[in-house]
Amino acid sequence: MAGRKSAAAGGGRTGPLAARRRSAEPDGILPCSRCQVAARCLPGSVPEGQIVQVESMVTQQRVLRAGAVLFRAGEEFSSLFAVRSGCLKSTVIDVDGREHILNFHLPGEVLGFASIYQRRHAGNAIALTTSTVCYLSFSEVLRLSQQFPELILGLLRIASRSALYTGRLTGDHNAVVRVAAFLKSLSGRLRAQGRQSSEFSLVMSREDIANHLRLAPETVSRVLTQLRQQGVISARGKAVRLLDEERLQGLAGPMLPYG
Amino acid sequence: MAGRKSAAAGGGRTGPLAARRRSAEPDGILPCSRCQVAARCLPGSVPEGQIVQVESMVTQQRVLRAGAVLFRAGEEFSSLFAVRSGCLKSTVIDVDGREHILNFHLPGEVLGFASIYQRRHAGNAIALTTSTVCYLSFSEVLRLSQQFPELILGLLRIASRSALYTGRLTGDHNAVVRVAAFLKSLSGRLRAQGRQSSEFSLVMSREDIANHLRLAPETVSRVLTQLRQQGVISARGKAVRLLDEERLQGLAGPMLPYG
DNA sequence: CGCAAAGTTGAGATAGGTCAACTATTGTGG
DNA sequence: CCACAATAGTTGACCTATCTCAACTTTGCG
Repeated sequence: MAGRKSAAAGGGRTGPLAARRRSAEPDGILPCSRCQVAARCLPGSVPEGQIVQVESMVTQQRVLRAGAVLFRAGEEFSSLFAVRSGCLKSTVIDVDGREHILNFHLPGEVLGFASIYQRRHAGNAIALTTSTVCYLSFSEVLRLSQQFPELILGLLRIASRSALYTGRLTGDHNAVVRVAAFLKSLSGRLRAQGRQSSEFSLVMSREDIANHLRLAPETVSRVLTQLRQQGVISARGKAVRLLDEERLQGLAGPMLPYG
Repeated sequence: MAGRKSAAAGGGRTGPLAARRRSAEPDGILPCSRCQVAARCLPGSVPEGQIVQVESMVTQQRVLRAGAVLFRAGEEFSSLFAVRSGCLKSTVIDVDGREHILNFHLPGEVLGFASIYQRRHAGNAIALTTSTVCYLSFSEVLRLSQQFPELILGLLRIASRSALYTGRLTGDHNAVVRVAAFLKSLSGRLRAQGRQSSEFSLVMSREDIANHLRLAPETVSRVLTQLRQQGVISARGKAVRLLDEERLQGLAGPMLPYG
């Protein structure tokens, strides 16, 4: 269980970024209001008729290419981020300089909560594939929370869920259980977004998966091979298909929140 | 790393030591004036002059004896809890029925956040020693958040901190690092409350510590022994003294939030 | 096409778990 | 108040899941 270097975190290319626009903008300009952050990322947190107003928390939208850094440890925290497309990983940094991947973020999910406490980013967030994110101005989020009580609940629920997820995933489990639970979690989250959930692409590298699950990359490989041999999944490279979800469920233990 | 039963969560013994109660309050329920929750648990989150109003979120106050259950998994979630005195542990339940101790809660800390997501308790909370807790009506908390913007921030910060803590503590560390970090964390939190921080009592059992740190109780024992032999701490039973904080720091890695 | 990076597989090393015996606390009833 | 029972903690010996190191294969990219 002693550490391995696992630090490395994709280089910092800054992809071309979409226009930055202010909240109070004329009707014609849609880029940000089309984000539908409220509807997609905070379901049920905002009364129907007022979703549009809530979009004002979106200050900009940005496209990141694989490996691009959304934020770095130590930078000032001023926004949460909603993923519109693609996939990102968010990490916390361990003083040895090692980073631990707290979570992977799929479309419809919000990241950045771990940075609220210290008012600056506690880790890095990096795009794993070409991704689009909306910047949610945190001060605006707070201001809007005044108007829309349910927004507060929505935010707290997200924060609560991620705490719960982290607490459970890192639990007292062996490698097979962790990998199985991870696959289940991904599948469930894809389904929640209305996507194909039994066949998908593991955008993250084996090393990232290993880091997240606190395993050695070799162990992840071995477990995947084992699951494949048992006919539970089929996996060739990044492509994964869940063949026997029943059994995967059994291996993973109960469904976790988050997926 | 395979699991061990570790289920046991100190049953809800209601021992006969009820004798010494200050005023005749049935069920240990006390009047809730002067909890000073805002000042103690949410420092800086509420403007000076309005602290009193915020106290309205405290619906009751209750004394729990060691082993008493504050809430159980599955129960409806309607309050957060602020610890006034004593110490509690809060857990999440793993479908095998095993529970994982997410955290220990010292005076001045708030627990219950992990239950927000599912609107019912995801685990148990149990007093480790005689403790006093304030019930913070969650609906009232939400209502007050409308009035006091900074309260929202305070809540989100607490939620953020605990996510961060969990993410880091369960990290890629060996047994010595985990135990050292745990002791450091406790010490720091005691100091934050203005208490003796280099000499304190480990109210929780070795088994609880082990569960929290994802180690076997025997391993915790061995590590404590090792630290004692190296002169880093002195530990006899529950009494612990930090002899060489410098070195403990070195073993533990950097200071964690929460600690 | 060929190199670099990512992934797989094998063999051996080890941290920490398990089982078990023993000791120290704590609580209990006579 | 003491002896004893029950519980909690410590220590030792051994075992196993996972890590480490290393060779090899596949994939991706210029």
